[in-house]
Amino acid sequence: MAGDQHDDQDDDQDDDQGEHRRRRVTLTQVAQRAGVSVMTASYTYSRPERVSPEARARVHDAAVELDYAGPDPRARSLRRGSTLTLGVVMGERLGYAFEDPGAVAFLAGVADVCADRGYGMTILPVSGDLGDGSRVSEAAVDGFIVWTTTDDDPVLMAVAATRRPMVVHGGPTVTGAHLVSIDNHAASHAAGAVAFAGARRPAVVSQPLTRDRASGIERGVAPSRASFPVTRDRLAGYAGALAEAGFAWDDVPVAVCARNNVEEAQRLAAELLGAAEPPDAVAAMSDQQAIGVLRAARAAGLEVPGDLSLTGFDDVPAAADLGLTTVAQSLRDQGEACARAAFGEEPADFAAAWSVVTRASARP
Amino acid sequence: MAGDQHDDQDDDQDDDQGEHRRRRVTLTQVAQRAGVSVMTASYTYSRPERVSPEARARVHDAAVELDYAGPDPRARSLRRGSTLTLGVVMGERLGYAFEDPGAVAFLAGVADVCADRGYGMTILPVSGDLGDGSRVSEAAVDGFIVWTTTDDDPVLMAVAATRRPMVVHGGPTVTGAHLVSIDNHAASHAAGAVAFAGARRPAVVSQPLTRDRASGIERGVAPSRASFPVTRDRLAGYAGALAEAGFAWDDVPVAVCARNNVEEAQRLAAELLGAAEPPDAVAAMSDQQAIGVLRAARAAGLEVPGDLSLTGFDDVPAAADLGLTTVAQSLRDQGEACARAAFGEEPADFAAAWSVVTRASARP
DNA sequence: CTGTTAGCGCTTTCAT
DNA sequence: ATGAAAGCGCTAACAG
Repeated sequence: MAGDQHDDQDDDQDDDQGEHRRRRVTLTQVAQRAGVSVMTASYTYSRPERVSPEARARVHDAAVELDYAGPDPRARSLRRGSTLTLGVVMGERLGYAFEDPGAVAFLAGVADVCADRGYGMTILPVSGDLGDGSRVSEAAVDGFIVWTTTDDDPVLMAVAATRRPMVVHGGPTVTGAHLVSIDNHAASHAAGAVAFAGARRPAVVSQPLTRDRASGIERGVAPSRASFPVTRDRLAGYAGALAEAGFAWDDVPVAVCARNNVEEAQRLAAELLGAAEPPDAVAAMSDQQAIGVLRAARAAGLEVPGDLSLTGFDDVPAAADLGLTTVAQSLRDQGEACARAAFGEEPADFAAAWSVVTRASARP
Repeated sequence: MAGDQHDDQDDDQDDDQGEHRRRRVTLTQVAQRAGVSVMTASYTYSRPERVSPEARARVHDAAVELDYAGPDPRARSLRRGSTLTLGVVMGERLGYAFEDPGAVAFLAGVADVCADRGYGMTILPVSGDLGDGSRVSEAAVDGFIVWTTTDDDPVLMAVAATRRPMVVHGGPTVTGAHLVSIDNHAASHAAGAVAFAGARRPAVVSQPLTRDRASGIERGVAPSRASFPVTRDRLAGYAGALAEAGFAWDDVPVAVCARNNVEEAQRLAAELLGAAEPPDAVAAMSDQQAIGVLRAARAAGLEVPGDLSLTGFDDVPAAADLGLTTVAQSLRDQGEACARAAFGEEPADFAAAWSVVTRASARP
């Protein structure tokens, strides 16, 4: 059995001592060098127990001698039909996404479920330009999780077109995709009821309305103008609470922020509070924004809640430190649920998974 | 030209109206249906301009009719030899990683560079058990970035064995891999000099020493015991500063935390401060830990810096809010640098890219 | 336990 | 502008 080298039928492998021309070493070459079949070499990596110790050793030796880098994951995933990776589409400059503690908590939830199953998690860049679609469909992932976006986001179509499992967080609803979200309308209605109790001049600090992320202070912002379903629902919730408190929505100033961060909310809140008739109650769509309002209030020498009643949204860790009355929801649990759903489990219903946490920032 | 159905040579495609047996639609089928060659169909997706408008339209129509999901990214990446994805190995339960603002800033830097180049970023799960290695080598990524780990982490070997571009952040140094890190020894020496100025009973709050993440308070922790190079260097830096200030390192209590978070540092700091001879100066290895110490001090009714001089590390945003004297470094820039290095650029030298930011938490 | 065969789905030649 | 052939590197499915 030793020395069966009848003839060199495959002459295209003439790089015997060609150390200068480094090409990718393949399993075939390793097998050849080890004097075993390709399958034995393959099994040595994928199911070592199916290979005799001797053969295994020879394959390993050959691999070391040839400096073989191990089975190519691309070829493997093509053959096996799975990439062991889940994709998360963050429809925002990623730098911003990572500055949002809510988004980070969500990612942590996704990541943990992925890790438990030996899956990786690919964060997919979506810059807003054309080409996002193709970048998404070219992503080698087994399923997609889409972070809150607008009704008209073309990326949704691109993801849906891949026919792979798809889970949307927050919204919009996409046929064929799971949705994981609390009932934002109900939650913000409840928060608004707290924020605006006893108010004389209410105001709202809002997340962006549309994908262009226009910002500014305006009155009478019809909720339907928002193409982010989450924003739309929250605006509608606040509007409902205000109506119940006897206010005309069209008179209420809404500060629309381009990004969900402290700085911009602070800037717009300062503008709001510097106006002729400054608000005495503000409902903010996130804790980040509420923190910005808090800073603006402090800078303006206003007492919270004495001069200004304030609520946030999400209940991030900082909210407790700052005594922020807010809507508690677990973005982390929702991240986990999204990942599970992407893996084929039926997701739990998060509609009612929220509560108003009363602390010190809203007037009792 | 209509109706060229000579003969059914390929009988394995007998699912003409088989709506019940859904299989993956391939480009070949689309081409067949469109009445063009596979290549025309392929070009329609990859280089549309090379295909006549008519052919393009026919292919698109066929794709819609067949509900074709687009070219399979796995096959594509096998053929093209690139996955358009970078892998980031976080050697910690991912949930923890995302709770660390420093790690998050780092990821944001990586993510932004990836996004600029149309690359995705895959977070690779490393749970600490065996099988991490294979999970890493199975990852379909074009290069790896490894977040601070220990000298003996087997994942390093696994990554190096892939022969793909590899960049390590923090440490350890791996031959063939780039290293992006500040000079932790120098930085912590400088921070220690500030923290321990005029101290009578100094102490250190440390990140974990080894991969087992044992925690507890101990004296005379030899820096060489730490297999995390970053921890080792920082311990050595503090030890150096203490020696200069006339202290015997072996007398100095070191609170070693299992994780880099506020809670554990707070717990150990409370223990430290509750001892018979509580420290009056603490150097912490991260701002998260310093915040924990700050809380413990407050709970113990101690003034900072009056009763307790304190320094942190990293200069996260919260550090400024809390008036923490700390070592400033841009983890975000370092993340960007790691990504660039993974893409083949020669990385900038970050050795001196730090500075001590003097605020109110350390005695002047 | 080992080997042979036959592709996974696509795209790079190089013709036509 | 289009097409035919030849694999990318690997592994299921079966023989031996």
